[in-house]
Amino acid sequence: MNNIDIKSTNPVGGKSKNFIYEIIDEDLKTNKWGGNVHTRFPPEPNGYLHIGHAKSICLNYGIARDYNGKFNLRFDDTNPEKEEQEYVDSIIEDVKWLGGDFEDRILYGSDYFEQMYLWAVDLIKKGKAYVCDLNADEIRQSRGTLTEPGKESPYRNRTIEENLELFERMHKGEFPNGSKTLRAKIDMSSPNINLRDPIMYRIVHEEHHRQGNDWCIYPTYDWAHGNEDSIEGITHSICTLEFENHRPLYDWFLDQLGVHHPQQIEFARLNLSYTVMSKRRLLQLVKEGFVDGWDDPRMPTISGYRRRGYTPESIRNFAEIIGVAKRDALTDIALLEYAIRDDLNKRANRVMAVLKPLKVVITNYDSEEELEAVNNPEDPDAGTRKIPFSRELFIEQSDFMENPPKGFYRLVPGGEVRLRYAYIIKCEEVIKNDNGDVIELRCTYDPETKSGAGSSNKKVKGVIHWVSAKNCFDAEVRLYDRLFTVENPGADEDWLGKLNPNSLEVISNAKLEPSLKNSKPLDKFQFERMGYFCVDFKYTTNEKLVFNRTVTLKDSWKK
RNA sequence: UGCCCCGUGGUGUAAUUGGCAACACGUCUGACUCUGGAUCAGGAGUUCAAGGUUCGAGUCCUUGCGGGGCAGCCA
Repeated sequence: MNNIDIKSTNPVGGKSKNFIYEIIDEDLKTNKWGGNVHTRFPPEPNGYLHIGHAKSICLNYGIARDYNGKFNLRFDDTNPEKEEQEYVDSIIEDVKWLGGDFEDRILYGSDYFEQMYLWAVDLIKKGKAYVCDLNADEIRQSRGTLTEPGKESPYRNRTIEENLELFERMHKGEFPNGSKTLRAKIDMSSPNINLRDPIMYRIVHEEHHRQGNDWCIYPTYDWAHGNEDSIEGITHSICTLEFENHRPLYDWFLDQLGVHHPQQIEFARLNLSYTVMSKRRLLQLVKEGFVDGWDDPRMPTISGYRRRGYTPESIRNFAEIIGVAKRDALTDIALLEYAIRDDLNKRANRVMAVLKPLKVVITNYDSEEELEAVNNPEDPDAGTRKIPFSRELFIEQSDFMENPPKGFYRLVPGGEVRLRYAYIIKCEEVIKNDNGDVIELRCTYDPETKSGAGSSNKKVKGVIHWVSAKNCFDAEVRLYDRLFTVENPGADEDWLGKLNPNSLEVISNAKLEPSLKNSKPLDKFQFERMGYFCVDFKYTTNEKLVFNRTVTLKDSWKK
């Protein structure tokens, strides 16, 4: 795939590396893995990927890229009750879109079920695993607590032959769900609870999205995950902090088996302010209809950001900016917004669109003309375009104030502003309806102030955007605000109560300049002075364009 | 109150491994500007605490305090 960013983002040889790069540098120096670097991204297909996964993908793929290693996409599909093909498909699409290059290696943990079964038999033969008849409740009770050791299962000392036979019968489907498990025989009094004879296999008579009905016993994550990494020859198994306590268990399994033993390294998962980041909660938002699907532009999912107008570059850059460490953090959403503004500023063409229109009549203008506008001041190659100007215009309601506070330098009664790329106009008369609402402005223009003409020295502080009433067209524009009203909703037991009721505002009759007419889904623009917008691919039709506001422009005007 | 991990500006990370605490975002000020954008210049703001080792500690040691994780046949 592309490697355009290698130079700019490659920290190898640079001065600032995260602690994982330090470890890999050291491994390379000691030739621990024969010079190889092989990472992977191992999602469970039980939901859509979110921005936290993006951090992990960028980390893992970035390492493979920077060290000329390999990067696998592997589905950790060991639980048929929660996994679906839809999720597999979305994950592949999202990883590709982000730029994680797994080449042809789309792998599945479930493809290793046979090997894992053989290894389990191996452990039984070594006297390191046994079939246990305790039910879930009994196992929980005999596990002990954080401060008390557990009790050994009465089935712990079955003979190897008996265990082999029982495990084989589990495999054949002779026992009902939950009636038996295969457990590792480690230490019921270990201070690390993960080592208290953890379960390796459970009986689940359920169709697997990939393996069909071939299996009715499924490996637990603890048993499967390290094995999958080992089978694929992964050198550095990078995962999040909560698996730190499990590392001794993975080490134990791999050492008992005597197979390739990757090094696990844990880092802190991403938390973003004003949103939630657990698949369980995101699933609930989707299932209970609080949002419009996994790709709702308010969702912190990769598909949500894509639909909202984020670029893969901006998300990759965000991952660089936030770095990688081991301490829990709550990242300010402003860092993400900076990343997308920074990217779109350079690449999005400028256009004019009036979201909440206020009619303006230029009483001393009676003609029509086309004015030249710059498409992108940051990019000379973007060229220019013509925009129609006429007697009747729309401007933004918020660009006129009858009783302005000090510091307001847009249009006021008797005041002047420049119409972007056009003329300076003066507000002569304010027309109101019976309710006292301003419904129209009567203005005059100064023909000497035509943009680019240079025939007037008149200076005004304010410049506002506008569209020609007879040439513009209507479109729907969706404005998004943060999904939650509190900084860290995930920490709140009543997190659903913290949903922002105003996170979506739909404007059905925004007025857009005619050049926008032929926009295609996912096209990105800056609506001058309003923000960056992207054509929605879900609700846009041949008859109606729908725009999503990706992010506002920075606004330094206070109050 | 068992085990494990982590404490650096408001936020996220750095600190050549013991040598003047820096970068980005945010924030504030100014310049420029036909986007109150961008750009440019500048400012404010940081090592959880106490001991110890050392000429010298964000870094090493001890203790304390604070935060997080673990008692699914989830991952």
